[in-house]
Amino acid sequence: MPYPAQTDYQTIVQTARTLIEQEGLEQLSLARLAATLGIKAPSLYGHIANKSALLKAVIVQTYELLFAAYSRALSEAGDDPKARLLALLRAHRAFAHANPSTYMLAFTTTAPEQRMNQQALEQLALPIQELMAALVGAERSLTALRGALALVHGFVMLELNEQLQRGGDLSAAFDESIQAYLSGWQRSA
Amino acid sequence: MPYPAQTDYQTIVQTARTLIEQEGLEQLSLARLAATLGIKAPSLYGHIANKSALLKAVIVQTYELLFAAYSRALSEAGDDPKARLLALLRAHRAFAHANPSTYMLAFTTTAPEQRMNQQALEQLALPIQELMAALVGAERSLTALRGALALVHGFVMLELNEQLQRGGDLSAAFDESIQAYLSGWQRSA
DNA sequence: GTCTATATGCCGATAGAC
DNA sequence: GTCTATCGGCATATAGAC
Repeated sequence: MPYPAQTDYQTIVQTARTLIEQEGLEQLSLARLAATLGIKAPSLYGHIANKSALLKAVIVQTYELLFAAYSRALSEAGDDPKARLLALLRAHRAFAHANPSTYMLAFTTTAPEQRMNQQALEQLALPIQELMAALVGAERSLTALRGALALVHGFVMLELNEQLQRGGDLSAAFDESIQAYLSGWQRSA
Repeated sequence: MPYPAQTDYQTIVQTARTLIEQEGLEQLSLARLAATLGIKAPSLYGHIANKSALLKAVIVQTYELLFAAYSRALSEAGDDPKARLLALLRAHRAFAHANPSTYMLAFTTTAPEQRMNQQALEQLALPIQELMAALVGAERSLTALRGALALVHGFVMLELNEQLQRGGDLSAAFDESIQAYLSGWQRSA
């Protein structure tokens, strides 16, 4: 048995994800990735088209993982729509904290070929929008959804870039901001 | 007169800013920048320490420009605190739209040596926090500020990455989300 | 499926002359 | 202040053998 390797696509994508989280996106090179897998860089091209396609695969996986985190949070939440929504947004923040580098990669892509399409975005946001509809009415659910996504995403991005550190409980600030936002929508019903 | 050049530090930083906005951050190389200035790449090192320091200078300038945009918006706004705050946050969004690449650079820096210090961040946010204090009380102004920054920054980031495009008026959605957030804070006074 | 060997290209940065 | 020359490094990618 000349070559013991058994590298498959899933392993490559998963290893790339791990490397990005461990060392940062800018440190990921195909040579580094190959070395981690125990193979040489050129061997990767038997599995992936190029680096850009690999990153796209990592991004797709990130969406799937986030969606799964949503589902898990919903299954553990109660029946109250507001409580369910809060659980969802907390899960979003927790996911970003647990996967900072790939989260930022997935949501701040510049290259067009790595960007997720509109359908994927809508599918991800669907659970949030449904709860929003229950809270503020279907007509305003799209706008309310956008603000909620902005609030959560912005909070997380500022946190990940250490631009919100000034003492105090950030988790509490997160909750309170969301509560204010939601009650503001419910007030103007 | 052997060498006609008159490249000074300010010109270099400004040109780098322009190039980043025109071609994207990842396209900026010292060779490219030098060519735009009409000189050779090594000549840049007579003015800047290295590329990282140059990017830091662009980031510092971005903060200054954003702060100036704040001041301009405030000087044109009326007396009502809520109206002044809305003008401020609109100015923030307009600035991000006008300077997308350098805005993202300034607020999503990974390298520690390029990150703005806490003081600069607080100075930038001070006008917003003061208005927040007038609206929701001083004790809650820090938390309210954080949520407002998150909402605005998140909205803008999603827009710049084309993750909010699903029809409808985004400017209206921005305004309505902010209004909801603010009235939510005022409600629970 | 993996290897070695190699090509090409760009990049940041330095040395030393004018 | 700018130049030419050059270094070392890294990264993507291909060719061809095992």
